[in-house]
Amino acid sequence: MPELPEVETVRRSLEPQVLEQTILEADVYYGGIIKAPDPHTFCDRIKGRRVKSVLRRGKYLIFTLDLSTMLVIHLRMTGQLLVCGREAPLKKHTHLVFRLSGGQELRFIDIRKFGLVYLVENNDMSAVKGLHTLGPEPLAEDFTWGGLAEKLKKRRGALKAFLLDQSQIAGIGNIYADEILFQAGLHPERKPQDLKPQEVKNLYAAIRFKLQEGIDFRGTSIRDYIDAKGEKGSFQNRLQVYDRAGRPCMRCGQILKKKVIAGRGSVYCPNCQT
DNA sequence: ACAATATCCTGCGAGC
DNA sequence: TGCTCGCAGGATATTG
Repeated sequence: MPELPEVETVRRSLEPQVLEQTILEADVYYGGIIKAPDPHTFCDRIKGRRVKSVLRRGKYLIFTLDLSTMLVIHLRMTGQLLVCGREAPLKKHTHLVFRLSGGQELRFIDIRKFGLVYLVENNDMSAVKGLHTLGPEPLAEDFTWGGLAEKLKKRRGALKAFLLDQSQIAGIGNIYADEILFQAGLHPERKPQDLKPQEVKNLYAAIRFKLQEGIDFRGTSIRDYIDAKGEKGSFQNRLQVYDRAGRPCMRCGQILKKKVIAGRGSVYCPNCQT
């Protein structure tokens, strides 16, 4: 499940391989993942564009191209971006292939077809659903403890749902939400409004620490996730609660519980998280 | 106004 | 062995 650390790892492994390369041709095998414009127009307009940078915003990857165009890709659940040689056999579920001037190919693979691809003109990001309503980047300097406290004060419902809401904070998904809550010692069903200042501080620190740790270990390869070189991350070896329901808590030994919260499987320690 | 649920999709493991 | 079933979850659409 690519979340902020996985998407950032893809970005870092991708950028040096595609920078200043020209997209010679795009081959579409499954047009359904291209959201705008229609696949035919998409291929027509991306042809000849040169990659100027690869950026990340939340879980979105943004390829800035020349002539004020941008390629925006969201990996959703099972999306993969791979740079490989032209001779490499096409993996199953390859939906889109960009032939690059350097002789390599950039391929988009997505088992479940949830991924999203947009070609944007005039740098008009408002054409991409969800991108312009994203909350702050949690690892950027403008994401502050005070700002988080303000948002929490206005929020009802479960704390876990707040963490998963991309318009509140960009980039957190189910795995890191559970890990952050464990790190902060907070129960996923706590009411955001009720958090004491010290608990907000702990949550803020846990968000920054766990996402940075995820990047440092190159992401969580628990099912399908690999980076643009096909390499797995190792954060799955450091998970403390996610995918560990029924096993003992690493801190206190009590059995970890699993419950559906905010529509997502949520694992937590009933003793350490209050 | 907000929260819970259904939806898209495929692979995998459990159970029979 | 081979079938069905439930589950995994990002984000939007729909229902409550």
